Amino acid sequence: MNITSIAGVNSMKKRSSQGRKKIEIKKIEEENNRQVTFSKRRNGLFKKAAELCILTGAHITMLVHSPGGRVFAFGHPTVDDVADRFLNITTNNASTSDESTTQKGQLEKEFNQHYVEISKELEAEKKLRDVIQESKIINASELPWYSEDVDGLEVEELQQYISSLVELKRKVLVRADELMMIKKAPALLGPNMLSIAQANDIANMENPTNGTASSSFGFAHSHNREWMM
Amino acid sequence: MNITSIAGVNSMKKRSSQGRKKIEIKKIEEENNRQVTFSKRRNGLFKKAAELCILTGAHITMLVHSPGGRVFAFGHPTVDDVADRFLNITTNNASTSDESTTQKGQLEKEFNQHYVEISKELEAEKKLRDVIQESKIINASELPWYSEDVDGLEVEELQQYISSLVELKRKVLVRADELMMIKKAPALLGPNMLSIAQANDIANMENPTNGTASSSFGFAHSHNREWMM
DNA sequence: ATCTATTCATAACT
DNA sequence: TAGTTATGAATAGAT
Repeated sequence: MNITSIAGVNSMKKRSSQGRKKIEIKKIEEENNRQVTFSKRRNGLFKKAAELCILTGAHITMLVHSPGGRVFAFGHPTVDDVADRFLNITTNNASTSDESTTQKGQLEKEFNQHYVEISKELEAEKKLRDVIQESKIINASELPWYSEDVDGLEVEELQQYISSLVELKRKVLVRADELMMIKKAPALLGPNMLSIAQANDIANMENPTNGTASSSFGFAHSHNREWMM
Repeated sequence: MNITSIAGVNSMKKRSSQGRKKIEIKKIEEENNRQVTFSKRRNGLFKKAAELCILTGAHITMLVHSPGGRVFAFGHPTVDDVADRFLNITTNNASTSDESTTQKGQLEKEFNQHYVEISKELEAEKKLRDVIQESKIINASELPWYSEDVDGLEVEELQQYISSLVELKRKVLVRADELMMIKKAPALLGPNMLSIAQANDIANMENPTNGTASSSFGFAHSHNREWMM
């Protein structure tokens, strides 16, 4: 069938893994493995959802909260559409029969739960955004490449200089963002908290006396690999 | 496992053309086939979702609206594993009760509207976040003295870079101060206003929380709250 | 992130 | 609607 079988005894690269193995469906205790599985299966799940929508014209809304606190959402075609459908269904089903009353209660209960889920989701998103905004700054020390001598600049030049500085800052922030994405820091805990404190330091920088910037902290690199979910 | 495999060459029912065939992921036009596919794949999707929850401890909420207008829900742990309730509930609720369509109906309506609102808000939040995180759109700045390529910097380097930026900022402010002294009052009006405003922007960098970080000139803060800039 | 051997899901039929 | 089976896909483990 494949080269290996033909080659029999071959000197090619080793026949690495034994391929997929059956696993029991129970919580994966091993941290890293759990993270990897989450990522892989989440992708698979979303793909399946998308296919179902395309193949049958179904509409799906899905929220996935990772154990790491991050949130992933899938929606087709849009949140609004699903919400509208939901609205019609729930408002058009008023009933009085005993069993249907029970069912209706059940419906409402579940709808409420869904609502709660979405609400939490919203909250999480807002917090996430806030943290992201506040974790733009990182920290202090000194470098040579800007040893540009500001002292001699005149007003106009200074303006130019400041404009440039503003631009540079943007670049730095963008890069910080990229790094944050890569490291996948959790929204509410971890290194970001330090960033906030530093932001304050920098904000106070305008006071020349505090100018002696002290690189007061070290980035917690060692923890980065934990934040993949 | 089954008779067929044991039989090997058998004269039983034809072993005919079977097995799964590859299909294109596009809407299935054939009505019946589409319905069958919907059912099968929905089950598969829910199963996958359940496994993901169990394996990784994730939480999932999912709503599936069939093309036929029925609703299926999956939830773990909140709405809980058994997901077909919506189908039965919604399809068995044909009613005509009056009172239930008045006050209670009104309540539901409002609740649903709220639901729609937060759903939209959620979507907006997500988009906002995306914009923030992916604001790499800023390529600008080409001035030579800082054309340093930030894009490739790693965390520690970035920290160094930012520290330098902070120091630079301080220098700029000091120089601006000097210029102010020299130029005197006129600086408060006219072209200088620009640089002062810019200086404030830099001084405030990422501190959106208050207005205490005024420039050393003591000028009122620019209303700038754009975190990115 | 990539790569395989396997297990799992499922399209076509009954 | 449910069951069967040959294939197409997804993915666990290792790199």
